[in-house]
Amino acid sequence: MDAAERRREIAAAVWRVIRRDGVQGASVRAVAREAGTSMGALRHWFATQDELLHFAMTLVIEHARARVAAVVAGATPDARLVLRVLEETLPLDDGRRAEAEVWLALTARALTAPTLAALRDRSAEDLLALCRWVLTVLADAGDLRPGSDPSLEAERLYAVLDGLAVHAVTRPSALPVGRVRQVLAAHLDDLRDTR
Amino acid sequence: MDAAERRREIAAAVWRVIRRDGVQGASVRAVAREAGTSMGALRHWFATQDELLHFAMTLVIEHARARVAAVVAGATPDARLVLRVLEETLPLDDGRRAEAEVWLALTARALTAPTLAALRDRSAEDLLALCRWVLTVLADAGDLRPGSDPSLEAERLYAVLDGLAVHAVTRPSALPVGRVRQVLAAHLDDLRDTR
DNA sequence: TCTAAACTAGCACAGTCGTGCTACAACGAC
DNA sequence: GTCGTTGTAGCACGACTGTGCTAGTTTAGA
Repeated sequence: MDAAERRREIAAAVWRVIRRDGVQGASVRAVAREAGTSMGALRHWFATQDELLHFAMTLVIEHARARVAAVVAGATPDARLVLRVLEETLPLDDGRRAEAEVWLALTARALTAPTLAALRDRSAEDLLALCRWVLTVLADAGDLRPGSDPSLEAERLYAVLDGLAVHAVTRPSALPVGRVRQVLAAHLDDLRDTR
Repeated sequence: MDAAERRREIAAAVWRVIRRDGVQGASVRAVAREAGTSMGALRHWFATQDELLHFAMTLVIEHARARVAAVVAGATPDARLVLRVLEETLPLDDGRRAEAEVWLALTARALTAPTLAALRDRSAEDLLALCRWVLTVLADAGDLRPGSDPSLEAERLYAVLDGLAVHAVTRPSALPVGRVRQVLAAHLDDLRDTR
């Protein structure tokens, strides 16, 4: 049996439970039931509940990272690519919405769960680095508006991303997918001097 | 005894427990212990745990609303005021950080708690309205950059606010208070045509 | 002083919780 | 065949959960 695959299956069950009942509903028993297995079997793959949540969070991060890498791979870095890359981090379809919901739930949990916090910090660092990379791409293309502070702009772009993610996840009807893309595109236009 | 005041005291205990142990730690017993009272007494003021969390969230919203109102009251609406108003919604000191932590925890909880969700939606609507108001203030002062879509810009500003709030709360050392203010100020400068 | 209301205290019930633990089945290596 | 590893199953423990409930205490009004 493929151990990694088995763990991913169980993590998927964790996602489903979290989306349905929140983190507080993701008890060992509930996850085992959702995964169609027994408590004993589940604990063979994850010794503690913390491990379970930690891996579920890891998977969110991995998915996003893989999507970003797939878009970047072999493409020429320009303003159009940059938009597509950033869109991969936003909840623009069901799959990404699922991830974003789990991300929000576990991010909140991380406020009082040290091991989750460490994971969240690393992923935040990655996302901020992505934003910095975006700025350098625009700068290299001569597209960046003169006089702007790249470090500050990276922070602002990161805030826009996570702000949009939170709003799209919490109030999807008030902020439909198309609107999210508009806002992101507008922000990127703003970073360039295309006005 | 002042009933409203007593309820506020208990809600303050809820905040402390949530900050220390997360929402999942905010059991009726834990809150009663933190408030220095008994379960029975606590349940005299809040019949169910849901009511407890609901009121704790209400208080977060009320505090922010009151701060904003206090800044706006009697002042002339201009770009400088607008910055001060928006800063009231961000976790720039210990009090506001406490509120923002509770807000994040309960916002995540609201994903699977309908009564909290209703509350969160109303407060989100309020904040978005505040952002729209900011845009009209800038427009009225002739300060708004020509060609920008006020509705879209309100959405973007709202994203910046909540994105900054999330980052400031989750990673205070990576995003110190001064930096948060810089990013917000930069965004406001961007909305104007001061470049 | 007596009474009703407001308030406090905490037990009782019927659960669920995480995890330690043992028992058992499947299966490849020798 | 037999052994050891890998995976599954689920019981047992002690602790904690939200809320229904009764009983006691304090306070205010007449």
